[in-house]
Amino acid sequence: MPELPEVETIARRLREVVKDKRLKTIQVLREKSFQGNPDLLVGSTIIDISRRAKILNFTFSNDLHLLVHLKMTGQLIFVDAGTRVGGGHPTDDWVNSLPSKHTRVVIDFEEPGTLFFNDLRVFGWMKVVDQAGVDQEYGKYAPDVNTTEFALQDFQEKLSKRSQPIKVALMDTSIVSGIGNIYANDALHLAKISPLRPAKSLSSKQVKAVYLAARAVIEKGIELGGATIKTYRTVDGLSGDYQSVVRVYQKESQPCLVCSTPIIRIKQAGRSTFYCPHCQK
DNA sequence: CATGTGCCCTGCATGC
DNA sequence: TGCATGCAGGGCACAT
Repeated sequence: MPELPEVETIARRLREVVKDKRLKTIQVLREKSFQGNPDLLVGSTIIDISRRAKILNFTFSNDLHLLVHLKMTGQLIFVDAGTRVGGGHPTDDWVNSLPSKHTRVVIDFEEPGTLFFNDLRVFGWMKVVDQAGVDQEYGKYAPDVNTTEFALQDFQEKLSKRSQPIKVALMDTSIVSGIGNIYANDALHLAKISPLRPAKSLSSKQVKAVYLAARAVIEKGIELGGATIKTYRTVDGLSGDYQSVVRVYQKESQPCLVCSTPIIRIKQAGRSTFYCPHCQK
């Protein structure tokens, strides 16, 4: 579910509440959700929380790392005396008592508080790795869209070799990381480029427009604490506000914000694509 | 190497 | 009500 802005938001929120806490117990309720030996973290203290692509990285005082990928339906919720902080896929588990039937891993700290990893579809994972493991995991991904390492020239070069639709290329983590379905759709609308265009068919000016638009929508997402799509309630400490400014994602038949033409929905690479047939060429 | 498809899982909304 | 289908913010293995 979460894309870069959502994961970044979770990293920032959790940093405030679990940094310097010492792990007391860790329960793995679903084997598939956890790789490695969880007991290696017991007694160790979280000294930092960071993010790369859509992966969260809890750094422990014993130089081990707990990496977390939330995939489509993962959530991380820290609970302490009634207050909840975190985020991820919005479900009733945001407000229901935890653990729930979707809770896969429970982490208790010596200090007050518990961190729940919930994941309805069980696509997500946690894994314990050393620094080499972190490097290996990060090495699978092209630069993050919101960094200087994501260079326009490299982007252009990669796109020039791709005949696949630009929308699909934008979501390819070997080209750029952090852009999922919400922001890929919105970036192309902002750039006024049709998602159907073969990547290699874009002019250099159009590539630049897509590049800048991708960075812009991701930045906006981070600024607003990510998107909480399809939720009927706002939960402090868990939801975000990008959905209030979303351009086309899940807006089939609704008027384009620019020209009022109804937004069209198609399917590309098995995922829904939304775009304005008038504005995006 | 680039591209397309299926698949990992569970739950919800929709339609018959 | 039951049942089938399609869809869900990700990414991998695999075939071609």
